[in-house]
Amino acid sequence: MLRVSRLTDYATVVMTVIATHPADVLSTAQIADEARLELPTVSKLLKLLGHAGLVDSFRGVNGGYRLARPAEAISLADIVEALEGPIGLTECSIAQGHCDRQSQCGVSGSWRSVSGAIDGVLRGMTLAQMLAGRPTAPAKGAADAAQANA
Amino acid sequence: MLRVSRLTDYATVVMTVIATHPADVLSTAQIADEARLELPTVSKLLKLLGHAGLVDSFRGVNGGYRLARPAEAISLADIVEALEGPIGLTECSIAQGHCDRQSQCGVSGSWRSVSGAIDGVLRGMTLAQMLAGRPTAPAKGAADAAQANA
DNA sequence: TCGAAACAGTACCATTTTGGTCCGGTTTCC
DNA sequence: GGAAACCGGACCAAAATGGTACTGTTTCGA
Repeated sequence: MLRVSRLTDYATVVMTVIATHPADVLSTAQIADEARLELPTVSKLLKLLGHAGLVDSFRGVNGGYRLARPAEAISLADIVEALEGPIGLTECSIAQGHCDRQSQCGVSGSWRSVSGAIDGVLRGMTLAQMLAGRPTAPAKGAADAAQANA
Repeated sequence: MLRVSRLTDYATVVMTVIATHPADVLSTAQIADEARLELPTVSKLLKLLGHAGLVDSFRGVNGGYRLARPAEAISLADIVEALEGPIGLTECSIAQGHCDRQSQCGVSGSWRSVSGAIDGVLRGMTLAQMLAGRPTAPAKGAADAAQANA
């Protein structure tokens, strides 16, 4: 249904939980508790988010996770990409070449353009906005990005 | 990868093929041939597209399929919905209620807003534009729709 | 110095979804 | 009546997804 995976959904929850405590280093257990998710699942998510450079990790006793950047500088696109890889609706929106129909395929261009627009929408929504609950015109930046990408 | 299923991708190809012959009733075999897809697959796609009211079907000898509406009146959103159901990035963007975390979940509103924006993007791209290959600012309508939906 | 807390990495498994195929039935034209 | 075509299911194999477990490594503190 054109949906993001459940893990990605969870990841946004986890990120908002971390963002709620900007000054603290939270343990996986704390985060799992606040997010109301299973601990192993949260652990897996944090690992991915860490690799993507979205959170900083600290090992050892009193270790845990913290936002790597301010919430204003983390977009929904960042989170989605961390979990699902590059954003693109179709195979050929991401990597060209391995579709032998490409030459006579009239739709690939359209898909690419649409993918770009959606990327803009995602990039226009920041973690700070998600935290605020009532986001302020998330589609505005999206519109511009889409325009530029078309 | 936030991607649409391969079947949906194929469906757009099939639709453009049909749209290329506005006056004719094309058999599944003809469509499969032009789209360079397997016949059973195309048959399945046409079935779904028919149910969604996007194509009209004619039975019997010389039967086949034809666009139910002019290409200008069919959007990418129509095709995606026909194949994948309602557009919404997360479970709770579509059906509320069966997520017990909804009450204290701060992200559901954001997801809904983003889903609306993406729906706008998809709705702004018509089959006619896809046919033209080089779509004219597909994001424009999207922007407006997104704005309205936010 | 040792042990506990906490992250890191990897491997694994069950379930669901996806993509694809097939078959019997029905309609329409010749 | 027979052939061409669509209709409606059922069905199956393969892949992705979600979730779990286990073993290491790092760091703090007693």
